[in-house]
Amino acid sequence: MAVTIRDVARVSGVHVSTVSRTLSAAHLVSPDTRARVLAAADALGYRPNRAARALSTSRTGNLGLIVADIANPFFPPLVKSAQAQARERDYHVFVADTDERPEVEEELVRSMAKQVDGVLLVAPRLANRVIAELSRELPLVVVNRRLRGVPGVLMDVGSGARQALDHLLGLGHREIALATGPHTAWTSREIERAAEGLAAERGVLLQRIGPNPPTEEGGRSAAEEVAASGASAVLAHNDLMAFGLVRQAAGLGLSVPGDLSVVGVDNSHVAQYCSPALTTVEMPVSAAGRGAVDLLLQAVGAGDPPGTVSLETGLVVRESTAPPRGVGAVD
Amino acid sequence: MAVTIRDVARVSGVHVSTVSRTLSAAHLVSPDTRARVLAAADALGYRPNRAARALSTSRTGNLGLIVADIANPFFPPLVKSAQAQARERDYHVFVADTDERPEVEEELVRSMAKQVDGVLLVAPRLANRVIAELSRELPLVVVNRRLRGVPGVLMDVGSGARQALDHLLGLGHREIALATGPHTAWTSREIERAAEGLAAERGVLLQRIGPNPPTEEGGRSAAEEVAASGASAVLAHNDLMAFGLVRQAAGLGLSVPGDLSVVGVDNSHVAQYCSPALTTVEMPVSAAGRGAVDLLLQAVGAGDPPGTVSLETGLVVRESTAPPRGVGAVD
DNA sequence: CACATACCTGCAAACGTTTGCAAGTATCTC
DNA sequence: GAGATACTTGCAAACGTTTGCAGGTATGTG
Repeated sequence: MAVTIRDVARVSGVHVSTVSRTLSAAHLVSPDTRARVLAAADALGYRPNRAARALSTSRTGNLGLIVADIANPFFPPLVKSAQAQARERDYHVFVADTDERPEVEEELVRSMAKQVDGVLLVAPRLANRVIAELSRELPLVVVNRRLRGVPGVLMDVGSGARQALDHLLGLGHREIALATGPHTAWTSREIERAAEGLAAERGVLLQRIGPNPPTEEGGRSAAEEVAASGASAVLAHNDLMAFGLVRQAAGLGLSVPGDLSVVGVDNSHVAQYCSPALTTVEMPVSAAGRGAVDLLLQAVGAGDPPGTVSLETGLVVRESTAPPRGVGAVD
Repeated sequence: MAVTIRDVARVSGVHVSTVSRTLSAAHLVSPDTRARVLAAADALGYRPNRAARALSTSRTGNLGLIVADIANPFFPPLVKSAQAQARERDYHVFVADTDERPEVEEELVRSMAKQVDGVLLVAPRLANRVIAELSRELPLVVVNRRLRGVPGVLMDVGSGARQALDHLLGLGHREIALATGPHTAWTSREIERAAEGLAAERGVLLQRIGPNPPTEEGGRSAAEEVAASGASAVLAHNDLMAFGLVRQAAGLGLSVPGDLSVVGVDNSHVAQYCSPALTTVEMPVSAAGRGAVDLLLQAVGAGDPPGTVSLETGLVVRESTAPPRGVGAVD
């Protein structure tokens, strides 16, 4: 029923192999046959069957993109840019959501393996060992995860976290809490590492809260502990948790930023609209999506694993941070 | 290199066709050979090649999901639920973003056609004629578009819009603007139709503003016109535009809801966090995603086009609406 | 015991491409 | 004008599955 290469061959009076070459190695066919073939293909509305092509070339023209939670506002811009970049290179993208479950993540990679040329793991929750194992079976690129032997794009959230902490210290805060996300997330560990490093330098002790799920709900849970800790400021694992924190803090009678300063991470679209507008670490999400696709295609093409790309982050100061009660700004 | 059905056959000492049957028509093979085959498959870590399977069955096990703008917060929950539902049925999902460009939309469907069993068009911007044409080539399901002959899931935004307008009228507003989105979007026309219908009933004239792109930027543009129109309330095409409106209104010296009441549509995640929290029409987005996948798979399987499913919407009143200046609430 | 029936398995073609190989023709060089 | 060279094309195998057909063995029936 569908029009195949055979139909085009029949109509243009050449062998199928000539049609094939016209379409994928044009320089191997004479100008006039090429013209005839293209005319026929056009007239018939021929589109190559990518599955069939995949079978003989073992190149599918597809990529997999696996994220923990599409509904988390951190991901959509990344999905968007990755998908756009892929399409520009004539690739299609499978998108899958793991619901934050590592075992689903692994199963997804495995089930996609035969159907894609490579997979992008964004903020994977999988154990290093498993990722390394998978990357032996097909080209893999990780985003926000550092793993030797596996190319990756990192958003240097550590430097952003340090800026955030520096900002809070500058405002005069001394009792600062760190609301951590899943310990399987590289960003979470990275934020802890960077923040605690800087805190140590400055002779301040950070209260570590959590881990909690990287969701609004997780932020609410964290709020109780933060309140109990008596901290005057908190650095949340991401914007979603920060929103939950702000919300629940209000429920506990704490105003933000009056009683509690809150800093998020992601600078998701939402951060600028919420009330109070959220001070947050900006992540170069779109660039990461594009870069990851480029890296992946490079790995697919060349076979030699390119290295790790690191992207800058920065702090966006808005309204959710202020000096603690009874203290004027210090810097 | 990859393990194929042939390897499994060799190891288990049967013909490939027996392996194939074991995996896709288990009742046709004796229990003990089945056991042997499964053991071998398991030992080798065999995974069927879906592309090859597609070639002989002409069933790919893939679906396409095409949206106008993944970064628009309306879409992610839909993508998430659709993808989850598909995965439960052992389908993989291609996700593509059209950047609001109809011609990209068409091209995407065509380029996916051979690789999927059906496509979900979410809030398509394409002309009816083109959609109808495409649906003759492969199973199609539309979300938020009414089109005879093409199964679809509709979120009855009209009733939500009427509730919203009723709410505004109840507050005492008489000068109400309608900030419309792309006229190619069904929801946009539906909102206009419903709101203008109700307005006529109540003897009020709506100021139609736009169309503007359904983005924050579009909302900003609309704000100028709304301010010039002297309206005391505005119903925006979606939440994103509503945010832009609120923002730009502030820039023009209008406070929300004091000088201007704003209602959005979508009840996206953001609406509850922004300031002021947005009064908005709630869309059953997750249910729509699941329902659309079910409909599509039904169409793929049975071949008989199922009908149209309509889902309820409702109004969520928050803080962005209030009586107009100098008027107490009427109801 | 002969025959029909049910069950299980192998054979081989088909799905729509790509691609190495060989054969044919035209062009070039001396 | 002969041989070498460069182009262009067709042939057929291969990619990994599925599936209609036929053959074979066991089981059941009278």
